[in-house]
Amino acid sequence: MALDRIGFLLKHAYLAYEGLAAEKYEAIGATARECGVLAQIQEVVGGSQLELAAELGVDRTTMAQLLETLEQRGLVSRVPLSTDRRKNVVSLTTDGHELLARDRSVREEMDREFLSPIDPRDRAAFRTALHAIIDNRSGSLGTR
Amino acid sequence: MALDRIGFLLKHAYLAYEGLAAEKYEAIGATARECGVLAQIQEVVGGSQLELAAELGVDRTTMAQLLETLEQRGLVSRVPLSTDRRKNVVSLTTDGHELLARDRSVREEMDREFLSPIDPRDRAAFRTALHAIIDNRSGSLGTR
DNA sequence: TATTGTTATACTCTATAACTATA
DNA sequence: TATAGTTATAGAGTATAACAATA
Repeated sequence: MALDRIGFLLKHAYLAYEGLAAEKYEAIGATARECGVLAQIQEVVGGSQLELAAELGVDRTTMAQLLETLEQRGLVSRVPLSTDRRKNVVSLTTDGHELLARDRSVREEMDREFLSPIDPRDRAAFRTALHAIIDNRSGSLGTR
Repeated sequence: MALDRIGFLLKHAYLAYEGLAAEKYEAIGATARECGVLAQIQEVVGGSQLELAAELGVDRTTMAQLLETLEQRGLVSRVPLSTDRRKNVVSLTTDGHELLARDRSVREEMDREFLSPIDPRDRAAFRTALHAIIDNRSGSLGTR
């Protein structure tokens, strides 16, 4: 059966995630992806755009676009680094931190609902498997 | 950690799959996705384009485009159904069947390599989990 | 009128290339 | 010269809308 193919399953599982996330995140005025970016900014305080891009596995031009909209909405700030003014120090604003707090509860609800069809005993292994696949082929991350 | 988010994991696992598939499938002159379409055509002999689209979870216009290139390459045939000439009966040509045979070995190798970082005891559960997620939110399939 | 398929178009996501400024 | 960031552009992939043929 074509539908049993791993690629098909992964793609549609991801589409299922996106669909649910679009619903759940509508209430907080940001996408799950944007919240992921904010979370990474919080994680790596004082990181440059290029560092962020590498960590999130996107191109630096994509990063610039993402940050542009986040900055316009007052969620992040970009300040040139004094010791190397080519670099921007990216950090969360107060609003950014607040959004991230709301994100946490949305995400908890999302995860609960999204993972609910998986046997509880298999949920941890499911995450582990995804991690293993990504690590095994880390070329897919850090596009450059 | 932002990278622990389910959406991020699913997305990058899928990107990892796509990257590996692009390499492995290069040799047979078709993409993994195209082979999936061929497999579904073989599965549902005599299906219309609309039926195929629903099964594969794509739009009928996307289906038309996919079939267009497959037909041009002599892998599938589209013949109006005699009893309802609005519908096309889609089926595999000899070349289509041959490609599908080559696909099988490529896919076996792919799956082995792609799933290798997962604990062997967890591999079946991994597939099951993906199925469960998709079934649970079947709105993500059959776009319409 | 409704359905199937096609075509034209547009949107999203993402990357490549060219540019600016800094180093 | 090399690096960080920006901007313009282009390519996938996919969908919506309008259309033709058929029912």
